[in-house]
Amino acid sequence: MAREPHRPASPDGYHHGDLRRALIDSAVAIVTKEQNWAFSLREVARVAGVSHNAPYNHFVDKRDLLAAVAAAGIEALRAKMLDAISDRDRADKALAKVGVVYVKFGLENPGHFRLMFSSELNDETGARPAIAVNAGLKTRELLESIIRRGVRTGVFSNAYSQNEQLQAAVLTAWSAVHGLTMLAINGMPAVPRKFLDQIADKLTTIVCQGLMRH
Amino acid sequence: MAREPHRPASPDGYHHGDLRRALIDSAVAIVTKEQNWAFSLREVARVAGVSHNAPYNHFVDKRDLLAAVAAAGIEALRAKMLDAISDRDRADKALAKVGVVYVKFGLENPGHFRLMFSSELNDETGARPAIAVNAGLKTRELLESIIRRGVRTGVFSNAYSQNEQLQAAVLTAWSAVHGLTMLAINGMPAVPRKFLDQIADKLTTIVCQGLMRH
DNA sequence: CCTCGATGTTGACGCTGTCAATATAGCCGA
DNA sequence: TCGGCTATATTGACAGCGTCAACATCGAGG
Repeated sequence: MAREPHRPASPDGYHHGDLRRALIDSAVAIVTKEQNWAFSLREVARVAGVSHNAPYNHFVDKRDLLAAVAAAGIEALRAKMLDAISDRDRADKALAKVGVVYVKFGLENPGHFRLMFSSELNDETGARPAIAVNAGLKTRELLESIIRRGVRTGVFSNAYSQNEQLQAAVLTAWSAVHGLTMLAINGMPAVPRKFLDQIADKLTTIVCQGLMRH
Repeated sequence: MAREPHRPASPDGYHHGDLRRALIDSAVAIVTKEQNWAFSLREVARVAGVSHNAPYNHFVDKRDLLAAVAAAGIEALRAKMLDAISDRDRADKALAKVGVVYVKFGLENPGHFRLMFSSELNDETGARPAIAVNAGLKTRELLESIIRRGVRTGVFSNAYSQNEQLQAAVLTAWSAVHGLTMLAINGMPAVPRKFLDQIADKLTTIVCQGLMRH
């Protein structure tokens, strides 16, 4: 009898096997369905088929679970961005492509997307959970590598070979698409859906031009 | 004896006078102090000195109160943006100035800023409360007027005399500064505070250049 | 002056996040 | 083989929440 991938221990017994993974999966499913994280920790436990306190063996509190859900989303988005590009793309084209993927992801998974960047994950000092920070760092590295390649191939300005300038460029590009995505999915201000592609185009074009050699 | 501006009726009696305003003010005070809206409706009532159910005479639910708090913030931000510019500024300079004010407001009032754009205000259909929408429209008009002036004075491209293009330009500019502000105050990804001004500069410059005549 | 509607209060409900105490089960050493 | 240790689960309790319903109070207008 084949064993379920994430339930290596007694599948139907008292102990679950990999409840941590199961809870994250259940929470992701709820976020995807409801497009928000108004659900209760108890509901997640219910969906996973365990008692209302079982999650506390794997997460210190609700925020800790939400952080894991957010990290999963950040990873998923990075994977999509990575899939969308190729080393054969010119760097500015690649940057535009990941921008489009970013906006698309946000529009298709607004709840998950909001959670990924929500300040509700931060602790009382404003610090972000490590699991989310680490996932975010890998995304930043992806953008860095595109811009670095653009510098190397003479598409982007040489200024971005210096690290500080490179970070500024990454955050500039990230800010632009992030802002558009947020405004669009939250509706403040209203972003007419039929103009969205046009605006996304304009925005990515402007940013790429701003990074290019003059 | 001078009467309090917002308590026209019996100041110490059973009825409050302008409890609606008082509740909004209390909620704004809590948001400003805590930099989040995790507070309970009951706490707002406590601060305002009324029973836990009194708010329901003025707001249909907690979200309705939060929407009023958000609208107050949107208005406050618009006032600051308006204060920062003058008709004597060249349009691109004016646009950069309001961008700076926008980012600054977000950094100084992260809790209030997040609430202003939060999807938690939206109802189950995703529609945003009218009070917040209207406040947002006035902000959009402010940006529109700057860009229109830029077209008139030959600073920005003539393309933006057409309304659809104008809206795209407004949302492009808004997206860019909004994204930067959000990333910075939420820390995802981390935006080093000492580079923030530099990044804000870069971003506003790039956007303005993108809107200018070639 | 008296009533009636607007605006307040009190009390109740089910649900929540979290804590404490207890139960179960699989592993590891004797 | 067994016995207990530890990780992991359960049940029960608590205060606080948003909201509803019933009732109290006031002040404006007939």
